[in-house]
Amino acid sequence: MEEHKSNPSFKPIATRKIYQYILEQFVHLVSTGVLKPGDKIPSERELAESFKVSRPSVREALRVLEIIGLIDIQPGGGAYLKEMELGPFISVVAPLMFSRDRFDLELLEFRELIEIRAIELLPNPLSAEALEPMGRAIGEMRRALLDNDVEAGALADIQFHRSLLLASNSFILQKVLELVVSLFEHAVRGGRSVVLEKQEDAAQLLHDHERIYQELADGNTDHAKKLLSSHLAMVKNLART
Amino acid sequence: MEEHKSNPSFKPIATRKIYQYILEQFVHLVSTGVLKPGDKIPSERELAESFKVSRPSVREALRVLEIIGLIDIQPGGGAYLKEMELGPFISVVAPLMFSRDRFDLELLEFRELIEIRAIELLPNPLSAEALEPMGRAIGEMRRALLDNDVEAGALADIQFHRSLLLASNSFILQKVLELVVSLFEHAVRGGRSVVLEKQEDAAQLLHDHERIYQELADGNTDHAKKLLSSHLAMVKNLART
DNA sequence: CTATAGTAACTGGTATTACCAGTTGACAGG
DNA sequence: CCTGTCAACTGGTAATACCAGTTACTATAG
Repeated sequence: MEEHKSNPSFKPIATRKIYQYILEQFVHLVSTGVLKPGDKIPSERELAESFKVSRPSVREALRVLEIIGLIDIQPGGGAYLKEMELGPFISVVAPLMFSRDRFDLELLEFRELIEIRAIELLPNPLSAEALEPMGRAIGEMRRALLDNDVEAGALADIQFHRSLLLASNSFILQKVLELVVSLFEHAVRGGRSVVLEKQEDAAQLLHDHERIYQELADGNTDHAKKLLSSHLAMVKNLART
Repeated sequence: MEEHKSNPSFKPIATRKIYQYILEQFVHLVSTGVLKPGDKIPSERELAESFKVSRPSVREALRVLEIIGLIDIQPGGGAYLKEMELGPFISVVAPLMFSRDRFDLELLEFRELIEIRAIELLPNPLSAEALEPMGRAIGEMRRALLDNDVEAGALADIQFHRSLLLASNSFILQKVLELVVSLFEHAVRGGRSVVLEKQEDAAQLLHDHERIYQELADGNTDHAKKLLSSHLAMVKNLART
């Protein structure tokens, strides 16, 4: 282990790959607003010619942009920019996360921390546009309960919480919670239901959601916060069994 | 906009790309523990032959693994698995984040939320191994203060908080905070110092760290928590100006 | 024998070319 | 006007080649 003389005069030379340069230019164009969501990206062949590089290099850059969730690639169609979306990234990483012990419980605790903060930041009164998706999620959950469709119920549950956070004004909180919620969603779709299968538990969930919705609609943010807190605590207890 | 008839009987056919299959197999091998950090990954040519696909396809999968921070690729050497590391991902995404208004402030607020929770979860008493890196970060910060080295000071600050979170026992909190701290680090290295340049402010930071460290060493977690809270509030106020 | 330099066999990085499959739009024929 | 066909795109994949860097072995000079 004597190789690292670490002569302070000489720093290792960082070699950058060319896909990183392409990536850099793209990100710069997006962050400066030159490229906006919905814009169509030139074809791979055009890009290769513009950058004076080969098509594989362009493809590697696009691959990364795809995983980051910054572009949407349609085979035969083209590539389009979109609002950054953490879904694709999550779907790759999720299995690595859930292989850990007690990850489900930790995730719930973390979600509690974030979600309560999100509700504190909700504007008061809540706009009708913010309330609408929450109401829709509740309706969906009610239907799922009647049909005894466990997975649909769980997804509706997630949708409710997602619409809650979308109403908050913190960009970071939205992104982080989006990440957490995506993890839950991934777990549910993968069949590892972190959720409740018993009918009465699902009914309780629905009931909680309805009450939270009502309090928010009435402008009682404090009440809603307390309800959400106990709601998540209940879920946590159920999951622990 | 009438194209989406959304006939419930027919679901769109999802076509998966072959790099996703390769990715899936890799992630599965890692999450089941067959592949462990430090293991060497076969060469691209071997993999291509094993998977019966072309080398570009293998490369695209490896590219993604590299961005996720799951492997380390040495040109001319080979690829090695490592503990997942969010750094590469952050360095791509960071510019997109910091292009938003008031992101710095939001980041501080979010960090406050997370970090206080992390200190609540600290084991009590704190082990010497957990305290040691914190002490080292304080020493580094003291040196930077004397040398009037702003960037080194900021990085030492980050190092202190990073070592704090590493002592907590929550895997998620560690990962999320690691992500946040990486964002700060990226900002500092990029010259967009979210930090303080005035000598007396830096001295105050150092003083706060020393007190927090002392309280933690003495086992007074509650005191440390209060100190951290006011410490971060102070930083936030300074950043607001 | 040892240490050096040289060399051959790797590795990943990039480029080139080609073909396939899916999409799109124009255009001709009903 | 609708419809089916076809040509010109698009991205997905493959095969091949060459470059540059790493590594380890080897032969040579001391």
